[in-house]
Amino acid sequence: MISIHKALKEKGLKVTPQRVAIYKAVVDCKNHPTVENIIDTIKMEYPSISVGTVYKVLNVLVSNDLLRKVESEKEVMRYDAVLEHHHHLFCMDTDRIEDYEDKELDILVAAYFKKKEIKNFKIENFKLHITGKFIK
Amino acid sequence: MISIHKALKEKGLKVTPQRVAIYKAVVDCKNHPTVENIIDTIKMEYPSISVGTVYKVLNVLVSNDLLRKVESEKEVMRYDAVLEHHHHLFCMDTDRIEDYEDKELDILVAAYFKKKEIKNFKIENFKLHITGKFIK
DNA sequence: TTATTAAAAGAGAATAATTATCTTTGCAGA
DNA sequence: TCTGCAAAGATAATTATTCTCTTTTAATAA
Ligand SMILES: [Mn+2]
Ligand SMILES: [Mn+2]
Ligand SMILES: [Zn+2]
Ligand SMILES: [Zn+2]
Repeated sequence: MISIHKALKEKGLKVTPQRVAIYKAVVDCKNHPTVENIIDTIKMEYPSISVGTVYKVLNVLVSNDLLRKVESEKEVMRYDAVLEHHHHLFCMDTDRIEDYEDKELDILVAAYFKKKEIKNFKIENFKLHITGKFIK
Repeated sequence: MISIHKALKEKGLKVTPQRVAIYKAVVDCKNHPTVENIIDTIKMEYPSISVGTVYKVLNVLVSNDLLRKVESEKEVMRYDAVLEHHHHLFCMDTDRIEDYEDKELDILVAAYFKKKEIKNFKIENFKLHITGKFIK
């Protein structure tokens, strides 16, 4: 568990209750919430927060690498508090997105790309987008 | 080169000049055009087309698996006429997205997942989202 | 502790992308 | 050729997000 207070400080950002609350809401929502999810969660203990503030703070946190956006083909953006390298499981039937981490796979793919380069392209990172169905 | 005329027929969809033109525009635009790109291209030989029609037709083509959406963290949707299994190279500095196909990699990863299953998840497909920089 | 100040929050309007509604048009089968 | 349904076109509506402006507040120093 990272201290958001400390993290904001380190980035030279003011520590405000809203920023802390919004960050916490993304963590609490779990599994890549939408802005709507985040607002709903926050409103429980911060009923007067402004929607514009939520968007603004999310953008600040993303551009300071304290949160990430999740790419999707849907119309609404989703956010991720997990900064460590990981992949995503996308449910084909619902909007559920789960984290998938797999060091062994990372090593396998990294080794593959170390041998076989992509021409005209310098790889910085890769991520698997795995589609399928959650079972049980 | 697939016949869009035939493809539409096979899906039980009416063949209209607009549908054909929009499909062709996605192919011609190359590399995952936005709706704006598509409209610009189409307007050259179809100046009177309606924006709503473009959106509607794109949705029809996507839901009939004649086109695909490309997932991204940006605000605008992008489309893909390449239906065969392939991966994407995302430029870190620009909005450029290029196709990357690699049968050897596909086999490697598929073999990996055949051995090591993901618990509670039935994989249907996977796709690599590779970020980096285009060089030269 | 208080004063100062730059940065952030809040409110609401504006914009941008996309979808929905309604009317008109036109493909396709009879 | 006629007819009916599906699609196109026009435009309004909706949704997600950003912007602008004012007020508030966190951080620093006196
Ligand atoms: Mn989007
Ligand atoms: Mn939007
Ligand atoms: Zn994640
Ligand atoms: Zn592609």
